[in-house]
Amino acid sequence: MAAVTAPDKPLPRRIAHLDMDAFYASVELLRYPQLQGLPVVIGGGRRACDNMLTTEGSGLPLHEIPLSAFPLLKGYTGRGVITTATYAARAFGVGSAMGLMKAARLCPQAILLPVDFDEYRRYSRRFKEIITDIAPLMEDRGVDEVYIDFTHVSGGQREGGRVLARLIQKSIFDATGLTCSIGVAPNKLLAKMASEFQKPKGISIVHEADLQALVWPLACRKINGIGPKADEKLARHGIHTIGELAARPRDWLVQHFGKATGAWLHDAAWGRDERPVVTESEPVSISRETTFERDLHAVHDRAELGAIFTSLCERVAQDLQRKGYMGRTIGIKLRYDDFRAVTRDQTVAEPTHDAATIRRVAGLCLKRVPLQQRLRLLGVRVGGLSRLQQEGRTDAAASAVAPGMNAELF
DNA sequence: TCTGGGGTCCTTTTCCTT
DNA sequence: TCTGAAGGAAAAGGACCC
Repeated sequence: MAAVTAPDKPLPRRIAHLDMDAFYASVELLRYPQLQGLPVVIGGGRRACDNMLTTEGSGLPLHEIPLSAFPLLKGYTGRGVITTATYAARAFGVGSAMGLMKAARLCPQAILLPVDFDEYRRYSRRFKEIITDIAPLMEDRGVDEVYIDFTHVSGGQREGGRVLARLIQKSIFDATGLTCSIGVAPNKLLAKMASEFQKPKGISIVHEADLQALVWPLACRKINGIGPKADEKLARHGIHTIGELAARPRDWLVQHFGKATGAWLHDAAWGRDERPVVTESEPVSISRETTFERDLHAVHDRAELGAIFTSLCERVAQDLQRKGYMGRTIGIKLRYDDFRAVTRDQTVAEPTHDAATIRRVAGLCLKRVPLQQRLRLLGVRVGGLSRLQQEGRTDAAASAVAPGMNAELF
């Protein structure tokens, strides 16, 4: 047997974070190049889709649809929010998470496109295949982001990872026409920050020695995991930059933020992160939720709510069956008209993916919640998942709720 | 004038058992 | 039977991310 030559020194970890540039908007502009440079807003619910159907029903190839056929934001009524907006639209002050009605006032001439997750997922699969062909250790972080372990990939150490990053960027662009930004660093935490340094089409290389110069001046918010709440709390203690965070003793952070969070904050500020790049993972829960067109009342709108509730249960059951899972913990989520949210869940003895069972247990959860106030959202969730042995029914009939169940609670 | 949907993870509370 | 401590699991809520 040939001797395995152990390297004198283990290779330094080189972890890349890749982030597609304005992913949804870029995909839409590939389909509709005539929208290049115009304010375009992507988002909204069914209403936006209805508008688009008239556009696509014209029979023209997508790139020949005249601008006049696209629905405008002007006069929009309804609850949707913006998922993303092109730079031309952002210039008017509209951006992600803003209500569409507010956006319509700020930029009525913007074109409104519906979100087309199926199309984004297709592009997502394509760019990820290109990456794994080059560097197989890839961690999926959603539709437009991944981590890649460069450490043992050919070219992964050259120029700190820049050579391989350039190859991946070019391969993705050649195959899809999409651009991305990549950060390469000793770990995921720093790689994620680095990928934001130069956007779009950027490559940023960070080494351990760069921590003080490149990372410490940044706002705490730039650490992935510090959101608005944690940021506000840090600010109350006079901590605004990562450097200021690093200056606090570990014990002090533990004392004020708890054992786990305090220790994590300290490690993050010092650029320490040992998390591996995880190539496979199992889902923890599967859920469906919907915000109603108008707020609904449990008594007044009983039939409508019952139908929505049943439909959510059936969709969760279908998702479970399609993906090959069963779950033991069944839960509901609802949001009142004042935006307060409550959840209830219940664990049953046997895992299930049966719509009627989910409907029954979710119904029990619902009985434990006050229903005097109007509701704006209802959701159904199944957790405690286990993989399904390949013998269960997966046909649609197995996931239907018996008629008549709707009226039971609402 | 509000504020989507689908997730994960963490903390705190509650409940049950020993 | 009551009381209390301790530990674990389940439940609830919330922060965060894409």
